Amino acid sequence: MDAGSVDRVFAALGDPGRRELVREISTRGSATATELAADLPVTRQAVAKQLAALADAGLVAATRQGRETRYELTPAPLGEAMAWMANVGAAWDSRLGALREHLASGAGEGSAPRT
Amino acid sequence: MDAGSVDRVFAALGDPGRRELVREISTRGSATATELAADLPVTRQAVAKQLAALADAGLVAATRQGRETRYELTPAPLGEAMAWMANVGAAWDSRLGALREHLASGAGEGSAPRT
DNA sequence: CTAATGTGCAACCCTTCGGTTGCACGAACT
DNA sequence: AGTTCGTGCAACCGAAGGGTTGCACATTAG
Repeated sequence: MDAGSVDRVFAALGDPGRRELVREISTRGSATATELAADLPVTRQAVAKQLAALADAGLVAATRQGRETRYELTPAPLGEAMAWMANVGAAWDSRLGALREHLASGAGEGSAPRT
Repeated sequence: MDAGSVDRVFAALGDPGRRELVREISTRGSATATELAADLPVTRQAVAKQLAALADAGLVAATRQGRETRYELTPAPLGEAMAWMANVGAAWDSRLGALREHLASGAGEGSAPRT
């Protein structure tokens, strides 16, 4: 429910590359920086940086297993971002308003709308 | 839903200033660049630029009335962005999965005209 | 017509940020 | 032990982008 959190989520998702990473991790279940970089036209360090940004936004969680660190998705902050959008759009679109209700009833996580 | 559209929406919402503008327009109903700039520590031209970015993302619509141009919210693209997030989160959170269903059943396309 | 208000456009700084290279450290495998 | 694989960190570079100033164009009031 903290505004800064929503802020970081949107900032993180604002970059197409990071959204691509989120998407990829979503389909793989989990992945390491080198794994992800293998299928991308960028360096491992670049991916690592983006993963750090995503982790800072709370969208992914890093877990060190032996000599590799696996990243998994932690989609809870997405709920907050969705709540923000639903809240803003509620005044204009009644269907989004209904969605906001849906989120408020526990879908998002610590779903307290408003920014 | 077109991927490029979602791209622009996230990019537009990625900036805190633009999100602030969206929020302000949401509460006011409609506003002009000078009106918005009056309550912000930035120039009118800066606001106008951000509004142009938001308009490009399809989040606001400009309407010239006499010598002033009023901006209103067109929250339709928000639905697409939410659908993207729900899609990604579906694999990890069944509740977000249910939300995805909800969006698929028609909440995504808005009543807003689009340019 | 003249003045004032509201915009739009263009050029220009300066910070931010994504990406790179290079190197050092920890962990597994032989 | 030594080697190899996977990370992390720091410095650097170039493009992108938000903000500014300045000016020209439209529209309304006197």
